[in-house]
Amino acid sequence: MIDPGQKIWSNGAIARATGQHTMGVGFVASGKPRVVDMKALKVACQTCSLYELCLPLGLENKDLDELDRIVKRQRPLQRGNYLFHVGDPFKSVYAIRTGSVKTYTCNDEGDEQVTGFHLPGELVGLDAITSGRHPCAARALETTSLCEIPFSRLEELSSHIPGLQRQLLRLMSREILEEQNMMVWLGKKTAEQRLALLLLRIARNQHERHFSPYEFNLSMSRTDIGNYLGLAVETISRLFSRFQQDGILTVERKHVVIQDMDRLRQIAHPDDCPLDTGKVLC
Amino acid sequence: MIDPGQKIWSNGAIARATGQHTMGVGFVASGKPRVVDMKALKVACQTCSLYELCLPLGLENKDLDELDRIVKRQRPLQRGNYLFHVGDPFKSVYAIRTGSVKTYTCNDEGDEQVTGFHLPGELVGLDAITSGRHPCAARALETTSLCEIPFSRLEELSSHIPGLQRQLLRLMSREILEEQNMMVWLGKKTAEQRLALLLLRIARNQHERHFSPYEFNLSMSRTDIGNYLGLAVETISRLFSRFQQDGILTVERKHVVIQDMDRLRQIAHPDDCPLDTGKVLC
DNA sequence: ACCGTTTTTTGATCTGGGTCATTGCGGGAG
DNA sequence: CTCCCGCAATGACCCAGATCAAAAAACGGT
Repeated sequence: MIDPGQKIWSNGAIARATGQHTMGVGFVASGKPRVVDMKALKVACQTCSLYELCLPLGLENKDLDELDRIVKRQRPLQRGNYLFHVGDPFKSVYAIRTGSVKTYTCNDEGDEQVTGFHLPGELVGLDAITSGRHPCAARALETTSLCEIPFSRLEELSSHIPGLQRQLLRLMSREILEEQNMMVWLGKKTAEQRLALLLLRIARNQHERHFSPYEFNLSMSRTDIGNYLGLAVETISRLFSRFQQDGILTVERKHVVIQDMDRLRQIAHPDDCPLDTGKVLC
Repeated sequence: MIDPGQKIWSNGAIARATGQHTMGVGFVASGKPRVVDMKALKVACQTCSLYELCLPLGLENKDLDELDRIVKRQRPLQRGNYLFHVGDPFKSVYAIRTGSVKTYTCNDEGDEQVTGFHLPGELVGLDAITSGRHPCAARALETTSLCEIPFSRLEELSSHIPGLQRQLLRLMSREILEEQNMMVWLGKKTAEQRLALLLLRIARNQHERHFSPYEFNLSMSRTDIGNYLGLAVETISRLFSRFQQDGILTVERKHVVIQDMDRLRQIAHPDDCPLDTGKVLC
């Protein structure tokens, strides 16, 4: 049994937290005053805390400057706002700074098919390069700040900054790999395993960003989770109940505390080989 | 009902054909004498029939030459030969010229998990860029000829040939998209739909290479298919029987004739939106 | 042509998770 | 504070596809 975190949250605290900041952002962050937020908006790649997860990794200062100059940083998106719609012409990729995004397509009947949840440090829109149009829509699951990177300029830039090209390819490769893993999950993992895997992925992202991996808020609804994992909402709901009964999690609406990380890992990878080259798997 | 092809194959013909050439290579190809095969091995990108599917697409002659110079073309691999093993250091990507390849990982118990089938014109190994090691093994499903492209040189080259960089990114993007689709299939498609989709993908590849989309040989075993699609072998077998009964296919061991392409499509996409931007879906 | 091994097919049975229906709950509007 | 309304939880039942078992067909080697 692992220490779940610093404190137990009262219902009141949770209620406040779910309003604006989810996915752990509001929880472990230091208590900077509000005013700094505006400055943080102007943050440059050189000072961004996601440096090691994002495109700039490995770039020298001069190159970083150049990259920084093509990045557009608008005001944060609100929950439900779109980054782009299905069929929109492909102009930019987006790096997520804080918050989270879901991508999805929908069929004629209008029901959604969630194709991915995207967490801070990930790039969104890479699947649109081939056709020049976005094959899926992307919308913010919570208040989300982004860096928009015009793709034509990124392409241009990466042809004379070898490190940038390498990192771009690396991020795309990571996405391919992640999706391969996802395929494997969906193909032959049980409902239990799928949910465990998703929770571990979120925990890992928390960890990479120096937040507690044991405690976070889900920014997505059970419906979205079920949709993404190829399961019925009811199943997700039952699973959360079961995990809680078994002492693996404490779940209170959106707020999740992982009480027993080892057992969660065990559920997710009962016998898998650690093909875990790099830190792509959880 | 669509004309399934030029002729009905006798059992004898099939028996002969399954020996060497599968995936349609031997079927519709013109009757060149054996000797030419050796020359074909020396084929350059400029004359390759896969030009529009592969890296060279969009390059001018001069650039093509440069690319051509870094490509290594060895003798064809035999069925079961490895391109690389799990954990091998990442040196090259491989373009498939003829034949087919499966990629897979395996867990501690030693049972395989097929992560992909790769057909002519596709690149294999792109998932290894991030970690620098191959996260899965790749082996030939039949006699397969490849172009090996040393990745460091490809990276180098693509920084001063913009068209090459673009096409590399495009191919990686295509892979991301294909895998997203695969995820959707596995998440919420029935067994019927999954198999139909796989058959359509093969048919599309046949078509792109100017072979008949109605008739081909499966290079992979039912076990591999089941593994890939997240289904039991028995289910695959039953499905082939059912499709045959219903007059959708004629299946004779590895040899498949699609008798009713429309119905197959209908099974695969009962209500899907044509998010089919580009020709990524079937 | 024969024999052991592997792959495929088919049948019988079982079950994880889907579907349908109901109830509970929290948060926002008034 | 109360009334909705959409999300979440729980129960009852069912079915697609897994699993188990066994026969049949195809293959590789000698």
